[in-house]
Amino acid sequence: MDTAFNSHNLADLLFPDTEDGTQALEARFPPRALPSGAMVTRFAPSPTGFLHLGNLYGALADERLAHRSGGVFYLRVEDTDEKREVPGALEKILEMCGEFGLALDEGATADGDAGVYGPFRQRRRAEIYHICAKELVRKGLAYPCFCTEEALDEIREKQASVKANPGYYGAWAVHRDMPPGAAAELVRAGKPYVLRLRSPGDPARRVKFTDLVKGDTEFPENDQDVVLLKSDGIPTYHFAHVVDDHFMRTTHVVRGDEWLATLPIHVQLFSLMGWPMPEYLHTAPIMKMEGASKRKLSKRKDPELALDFYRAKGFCPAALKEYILTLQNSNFEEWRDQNPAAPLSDFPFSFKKMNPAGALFDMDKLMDVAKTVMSRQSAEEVYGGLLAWAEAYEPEFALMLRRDEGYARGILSIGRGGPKPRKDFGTYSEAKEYMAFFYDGLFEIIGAYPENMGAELLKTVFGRFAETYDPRDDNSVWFEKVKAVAAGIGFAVNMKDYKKNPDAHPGSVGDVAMALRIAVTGRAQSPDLCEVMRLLGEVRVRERLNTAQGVTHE
RNA sequence: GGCCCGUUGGUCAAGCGGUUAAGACACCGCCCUUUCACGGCGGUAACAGGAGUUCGAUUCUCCUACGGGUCACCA
Repeated sequence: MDTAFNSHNLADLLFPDTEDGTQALEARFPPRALPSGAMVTRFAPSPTGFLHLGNLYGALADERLAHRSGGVFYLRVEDTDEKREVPGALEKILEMCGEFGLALDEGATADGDAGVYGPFRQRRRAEIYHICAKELVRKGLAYPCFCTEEALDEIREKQASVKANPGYYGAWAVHRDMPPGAAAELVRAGKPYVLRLRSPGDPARRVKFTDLVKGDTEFPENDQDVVLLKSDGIPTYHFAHVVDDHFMRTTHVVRGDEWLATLPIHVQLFSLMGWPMPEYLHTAPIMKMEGASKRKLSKRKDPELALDFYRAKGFCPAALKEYILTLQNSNFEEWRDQNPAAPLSDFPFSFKKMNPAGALFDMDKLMDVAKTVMSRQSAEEVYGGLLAWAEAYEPEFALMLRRDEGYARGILSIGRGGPKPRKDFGTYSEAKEYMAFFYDGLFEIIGAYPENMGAELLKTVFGRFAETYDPRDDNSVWFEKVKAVAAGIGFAVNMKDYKKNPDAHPGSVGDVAMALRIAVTGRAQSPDLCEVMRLLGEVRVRERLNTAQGVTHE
């Protein structure tokens, strides 16, 4: 064995074609020329094809932080785990950014990269990681570890039996103290290895740290010899994170707080590389109630974690965005209340208002937000969104919409535009339900006629109304006619009088209106009946009144 | 189990040593109304527990309980 063989030699053996030193990288990726206070953030999803609320949550914060500060928001694809990669995932990620208006300044694109701080796909950055890894090996801060999976299992078992902390560290790290010459022999023999950090940390020492969301915190130093490069030469998250966010010059890292536990590793890595650390925002997960306890929304168990779930239901992106904003910045609702028409980008988003504790996902609240958002949109806007949704999920309904676009827009215009717009639906699927009775193919009676009106009486009411009905009537003339029908069957014409003394009459004009509503719309809830009839048109109204005369009750 | 984070009404949450402890969603009632919504008004409902510090703790400290996260050649 060559005892003169040192860490420099080992570095050369491990990375024969890799340049020495990181100076060239520093020059290639210089600090960004940005005004002070500008934040550089990134959206860094794994291309697994599954975009979820957590992704959106983080990306939204990233984008707001960057753009409100005049900084840069970029996309980095964390594709270091080849096994989990799903084809087409990047396209879905890009699609999501577009859908939610998350404007990317640079990063991975469908066919390459935009921006000089790339490549933005981690697997294409192998050379960069290797330069940094080689540097660590030269300094004796990293070493090859030849342990097999079984060997690692054995160590873990042993540790469990003596109640030691699990992991690869200190005396447990069998290859940590192997002389470079011995390691070189194994490498030359073709033995597979991973590159591990030779951690100088001591858990007895503590590291202080300030997280922008969690606040001040303190934890033991890392002493784990974590894997830096996997046996295929691709980095683990920890190493890639540190290298990438340094050379991409990220200033603020937004990520889920499941990463908090590994922060000591990152702190150590930055320090060993001699790099300044970015600021961190560890965000709390979105929770769900299960039985009596909360738990993090899970990919496997909870369909409502997936963004596709909301798309299928027909939530418009703006609604989801506003709901997440209410979770992220508690003053958002108040702001929205005072600025109902302002664009979302005007909201003074701040990480200072982010809650360190996990929020329970509240579908009721989302629905309320969605209704409000939709009620404030123009009929044109709703139509566009609805049609796009229907094309994807309800093709037959899309056909109906297309057959007479003016009709569809007219339906969506009812009760819209005023100071108090109706809030009948929050999603496109609800919109479909809401609009269904306007289309003969979807019309059905699902509401109940007033109980105080028998079949004969209903028949009379429909008959009499049909006699005087004129589609050209304006609202007040129309209502006078309804009143006349009510009076003719001895029902109270004035609601106030009726309420004061309900026993004086068998029913009221309200009952008559309800009967007409059921006959014409099939349901107990609908917008203004006169307007509905006008839109439906004389033929349909008469047809439905006729039908109702035959089959009223039951 | 170790380490870390968290705990104000059913839910999201203001609060940052002295408040009648905001507001929103949900729920209930009333009003408006041709119905249903919308809207308006009102109501039920909370500082996890215990010690300390203090003239005074929701707010500061410690302990306990509970909840969550994490301990991979996954991110």
